[in-house]
Formats: sequence, C-alpha cells, structure tokens
Amino acid sequence: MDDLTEMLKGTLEGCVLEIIGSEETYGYAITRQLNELGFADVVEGTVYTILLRLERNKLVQVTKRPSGVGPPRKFYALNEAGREELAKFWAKWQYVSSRIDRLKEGGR
Amino acid sequence: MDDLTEMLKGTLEGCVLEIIGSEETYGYAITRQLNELGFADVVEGTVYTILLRLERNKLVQVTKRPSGVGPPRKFYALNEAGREELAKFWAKWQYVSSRIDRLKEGGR
DNA sequence: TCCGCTACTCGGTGATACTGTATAGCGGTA
DNA sequence: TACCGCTATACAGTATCACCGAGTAGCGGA
Repeated sequence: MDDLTEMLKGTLEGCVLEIIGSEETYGYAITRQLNELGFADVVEGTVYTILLRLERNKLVQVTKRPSGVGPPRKFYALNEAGREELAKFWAKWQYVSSRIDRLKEGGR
Repeated sequence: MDDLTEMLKGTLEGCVLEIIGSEETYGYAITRQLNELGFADVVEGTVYTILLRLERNKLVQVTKRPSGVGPPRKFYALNEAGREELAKFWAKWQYVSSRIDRLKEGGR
C-alpha cells in the first residue's frame, strides 16, 4: 500500500491514544504495534512527536523505568483528560467514517 | 459534532473526487452537497482550493458555463487520471479504515 | 572494537484544510 | 437609485499534522 500519511492525519494520534489506553506502554513498542497493525511505514520519530504532544497537552501520565536491554523507557498511561479525548476521537471517527462510507455507496 | 478538520485531511479531496466522478458539477454545488452529507463546516474556500489543486494536477476536465442566477460556473469532470486517482483513494480508505476499526474492536 | 538493536529528542519540511478578504453577476425591495 | 442577499470564484496567509534526518545513548554479541 503506497503512502498513507495524509490519510493518517488526525487519526494516528487517536490510534496512539487507543493503544496507550488499553495498556501502559512506551514509544518504541507503540511503533512496533502500529507496524504490525498494518501501518507499516510509521516510524519512531512520528510516534515520539505524538507522545510529546500528548504529554504537552496533559492527556497522559508518564513514568520512566529502566529497560535492561537499552536506555530507560518512558511509559505512558491515559489520565482522565486522555480518556475523554479518546472517547471524543472515536465519536468523531464513527461520524466521519460512516459518512464517507455512505458517500462511497452512492447514498446521497 | 465539533471540529473535524484534522480528520478530513487526506479524505476531503477524495470525497470531492467521488462527487465529481458521479456527476459533472461545480464548486458551489459541491460545497452544498458536502454540507448535506454531514460535513457541515466545510466552506466554499476549502472546496475551491481542492478544485484548483485537482485542476493543477490534471485530474479533471473543466468547462465554464453561464449560470442565469449569478456568475458563470466552472463545471468539473474526471478524466482518466482522475478516475485512477479516485480508485486509489478508495483502496487507501478501505485499507486504513478497516485497520482502524480493527484497532477499535481491540483486535490485536 | 565495532555493529546492531533498543530508546528517545528535536529542528525543519511538505501537504492539507481553513480563514478572511476580494471580486462579481443577478434579483428583489425600500 | 441604493442596498441586501444569494450565487460563484480566487487567493494570500495560517495552523496543524505526519514525516525526515540527524543526534544522543544504553546494552549485548561477534
């Protein structure tokens, strides 16, 4: 599948929120998870910018822990604001994707 | 529904392509159609920038026709390259939306 | 000692939708 | 006549986002 970056704008952050929401985890692992999910071209730099933004917007709680296999990891967990943001994201996604699917089916 | 602009990045252009593909039409009418579809906050300026981009990228054929109720209209129709681009857009949409839905359902 | 994997940071880029303003044709009305 | 509202397009500037590339750094194995 060729370049998906434009289509991921506005949704990749939500995906990261969802991943964090289901389990406390860190940037490098999130990148690997996204790759396995089918977003093969998403690289570390992209995920880290999203994570720093989430931190700056106070949607996550951050805990640094030693790794054993490399530098320390920054673990992320959603706080209350983060959970609200995630719910809003899925509401938007539901709204937008249903309307685009309707357009696709010629329903208008 | 609050601001959808970020989520529409990368998809709004495809929606415009789809609308043009189903019927030769013009900017103002496309805006009204998008509004009725549920994209209530999309305004003329946004659609015109997309149309000018499509024209610049040679994905559409343009015909100017008098209106009777106002200034002349620029009617847009897809050419062969436009139809290919539209097919690619729907393939990407299918790919991305199915993966996001899977993430949403916790399938990973 | 070097390489590869793990792990994070940060300045800069390109694409996209949006904002705001300007221009302009047409009909109705005060 | 003057004005307003609807129709219709264009365009310069802005914000946001994902991405790129380079840098820093810990750890283990060849």
